Amino acid sequence: RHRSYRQFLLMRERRSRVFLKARSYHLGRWFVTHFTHPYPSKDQKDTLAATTSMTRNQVSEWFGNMRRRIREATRGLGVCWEERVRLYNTVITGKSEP
Amino acid sequence: YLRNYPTTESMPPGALGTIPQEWTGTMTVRKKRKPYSKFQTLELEKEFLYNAYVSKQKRWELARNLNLTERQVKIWFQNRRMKNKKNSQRQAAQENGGGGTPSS
DNA sequence: GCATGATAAATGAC
DNA sequence: GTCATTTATCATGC
Repeated sequence: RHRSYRQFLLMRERRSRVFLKARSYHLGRWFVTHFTHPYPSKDQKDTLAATTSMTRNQVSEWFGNMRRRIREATRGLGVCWEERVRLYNTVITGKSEP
Repeated sequence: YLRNYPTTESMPPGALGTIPQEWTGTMTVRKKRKPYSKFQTLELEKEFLYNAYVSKQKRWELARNLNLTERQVKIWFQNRRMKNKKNSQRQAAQENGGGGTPSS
């Protein structure tokens, strides 16, 4: 019963778009304030997990996915994370840089 | 069990929250979906028929020939595999559940 | 005009 | 890399 209730809550969380958006934004803010090394330590992951109601593993997944997706999109372009983040959407949308 | 969680109030209005540039305060928009041309779709389908999984080399060639990005080719194959799977499942369900001719 | 299906694109998890 | 699911938009028929 605990498991199903937990599942229920997780599903409800997952269905809440507002929650997901705010959650990503919160993690993203951490990302951009640690451009020199956007790899949260174990403790930092726990802190982020606590403030977003995520598990540490989810936080790890999120950062892993984001770093990989940003890196792949801007492969051969940006030399640092700040530049890559800046270029990300222009690369995706195919628009030229402003 | 529900704990504190960040709210959208801390975000710029209308922000998606998941687009990297938004984190720096820059306003961005999600990429609009552009249907591919007949030629593009046909070429992709041709390659898909040959192999449902495209190699790096082929992906690069397709992207170049069809004026798409490698990312777009990758995503197209992903979506195409899902479509394929859904169709097969539907067909199988139809054969099993229907048990033969459904009408007349 | 608007329901509806098809399908790029995005996302979380593995 | 993938898959499963979701989101958003386009195209079509009514």
